[in-house]
Amino acid sequence: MDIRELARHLGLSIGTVSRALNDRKDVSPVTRQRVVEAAAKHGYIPNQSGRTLRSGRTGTVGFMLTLEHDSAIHGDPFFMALLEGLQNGLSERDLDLVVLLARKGEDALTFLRRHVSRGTVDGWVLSGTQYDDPRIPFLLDRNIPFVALGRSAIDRDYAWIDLDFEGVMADAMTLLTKAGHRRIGLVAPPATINNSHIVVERYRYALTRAGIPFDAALIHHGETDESDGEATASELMALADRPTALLLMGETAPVGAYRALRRLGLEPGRDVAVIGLRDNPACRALSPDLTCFSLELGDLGLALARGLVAMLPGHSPAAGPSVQTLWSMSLRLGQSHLTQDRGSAVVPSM
Amino acid sequence: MDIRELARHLGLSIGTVSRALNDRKDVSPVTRQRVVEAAAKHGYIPNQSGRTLRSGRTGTVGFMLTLEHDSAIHGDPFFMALLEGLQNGLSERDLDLVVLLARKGEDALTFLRRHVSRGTVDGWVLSGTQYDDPRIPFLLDRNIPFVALGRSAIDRDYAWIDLDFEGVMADAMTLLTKAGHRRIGLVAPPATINNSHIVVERYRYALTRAGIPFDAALIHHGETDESDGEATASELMALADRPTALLLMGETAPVGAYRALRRLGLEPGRDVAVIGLRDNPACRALSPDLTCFSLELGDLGLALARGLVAMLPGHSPAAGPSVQTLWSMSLRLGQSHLTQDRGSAVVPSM
DNA sequence: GCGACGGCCGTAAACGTTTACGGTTTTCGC
DNA sequence: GCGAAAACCGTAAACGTTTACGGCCGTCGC
Repeated sequence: MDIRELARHLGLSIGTVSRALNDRKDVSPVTRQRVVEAAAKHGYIPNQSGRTLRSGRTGTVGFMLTLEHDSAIHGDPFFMALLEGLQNGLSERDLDLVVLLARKGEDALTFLRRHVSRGTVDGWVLSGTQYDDPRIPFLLDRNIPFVALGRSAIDRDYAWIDLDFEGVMADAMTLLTKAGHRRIGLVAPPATINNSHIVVERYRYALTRAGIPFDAALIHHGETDESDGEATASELMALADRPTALLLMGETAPVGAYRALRRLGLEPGRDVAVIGLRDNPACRALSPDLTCFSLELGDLGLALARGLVAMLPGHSPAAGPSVQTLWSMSLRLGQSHLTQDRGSAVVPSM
Repeated sequence: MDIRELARHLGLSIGTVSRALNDRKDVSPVTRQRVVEAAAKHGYIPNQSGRTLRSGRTGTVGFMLTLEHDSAIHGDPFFMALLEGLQNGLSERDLDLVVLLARKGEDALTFLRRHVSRGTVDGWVLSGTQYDDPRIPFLLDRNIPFVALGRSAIDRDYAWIDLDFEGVMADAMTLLTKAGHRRIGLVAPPATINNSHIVVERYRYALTRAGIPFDAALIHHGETDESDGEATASELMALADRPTALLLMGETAPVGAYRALRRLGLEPGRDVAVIGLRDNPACRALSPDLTCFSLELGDLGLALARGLVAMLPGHSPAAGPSVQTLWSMSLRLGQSHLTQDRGSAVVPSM
């Protein structure tokens, strides 16, 4: 079903049909009505290639899925909720989300370059943001609309929404220090992940404020999956002056940590305090309940979509300042942050 | 960077440049070489819309993500591995994977219809296959290449790969019956999911073979998330003649089941045998280790991709029979399938 | 009643590619 | 050396849209 064929059926020119379907001026209401009805009746849907070729717009937004460098979002089982929120936000403006993966061994930048010059999408949602992420200047220089899920250390103006790990760390650290902990182990992803950087920085800051000396041996960077969480926890617990609390940034790291502790005859939430920085279903299975921080990924997706849509040409009134938001996460108290022998201040005033 | 511009740089016609880049005959090796080098040097990458508009091929394959009807795959944290495998398989033929989501409230069929007439992709990977899935006849009638992840009850010839729940159920049931269990609770998704259908059917078959009477009260259809797993397990345990073993099909259902059992003062793997039909990270967090069935999702993705690629025009030697594969899963023994008082045959010969 | 203007519509030129079709040159057998 | 065939390349017509432009009416102010 062509636009030509549809026009023929209507006794109109294809130009008029196109204008009618695209809600332009220069077409009478009655004609528009006729066209829309005929299109629906014949099941006409414009071919995207023709459309894109002429107008330069694809009507889609790309979500770049990087598999290698896991971030706080990727591999997350709640991931679907994020995508759903994104699609919902984009649907408001008749856009579609397409999730794209890099090819095997393909660099993130060449992946982006490829899709940009192919003209796959109108804008991008970046995730897995690195500490110094080359994708950001790349897109900025070509002024291609994008919003980053996660900040980078790049000192230029761009749109981002990031999880508020500053706030999370502040909460977590007061929770622990007020409970009397002075040796707090920290497990975080590689420092190339920007949030890992931030978490460590806030960790040190909180220690300073609490008057607790910093010990580099208590920090471990690495993969944050289950087995690594287990290994790391064992390692930290093997220290001469071992930590009384563990702060874990990975997805399934707490699962491994529980396992490691129990192997050493230590019970989480009694002998050692454990706090996860990010909620996730795997952790829901833990007993005692893991104290961690959670967020509404659906809403986050919606916010990302709206932030991006505002940058797309023809969609916004004017180019206001880019959205730059710290997305706050809420503390969900379980029992794992408790310890038996530290007495009174187990539930601090926050 | 145009193909026109590139041709001008080379002193060739655009036709020749196009042929050179598309590896056609009718172009001398030396010219081809020159063109390829010049393209690389200038960073020329063909515009996809122009290409698609003319040739009708997009070079992409769509993965349809249905959020509403959760299947055994969706919401799976290992999901990424599947996508990665798919992309890897497609990369072998220079294709790209695009993951598409239905819009809010959009029917699966209208979603498909929309993308098909827009010409978004060359072929489809369907998942979340329903017992009677309208997408399959839709695509068959328009002979659009696709491969379904999961069978449907539709009696036509098409390509599919499905998890071998027949095999899984056979293994699980012999494991339990040989250990002496005669009342086995079953938790499965709604019967509209094809695999749920199959599981129930095999459940009855296994009972018959073992000479155990069937009791409909032991089967529960519903959502298979954590809270539902918990509710269902409680319900089953409240039966007058309560089950001594639980078979759970959902993702996080075992997590809820553990919780429910413990609330009743029953310990999984001691008082009640628990088996999960499908591995998943949330279950890895369980203690005692959950006995369940696992698979390599990356390989599955690869197989799907290859099956689909063979159907794409110009890619295969000839249209052989469609791939129809039962993907076997391997039993991973934990301790949860054991029970204390049933004595000897805890590890059956299999 | 006349000019100007605005509402509506048709015309045709793009957008960037692929590919059927010829045309030129080279190769090759004799 | 000659004809035919093969190898190579240029030409131009698509593919399905959007959109600038211009033309035709009818309306309105005077």
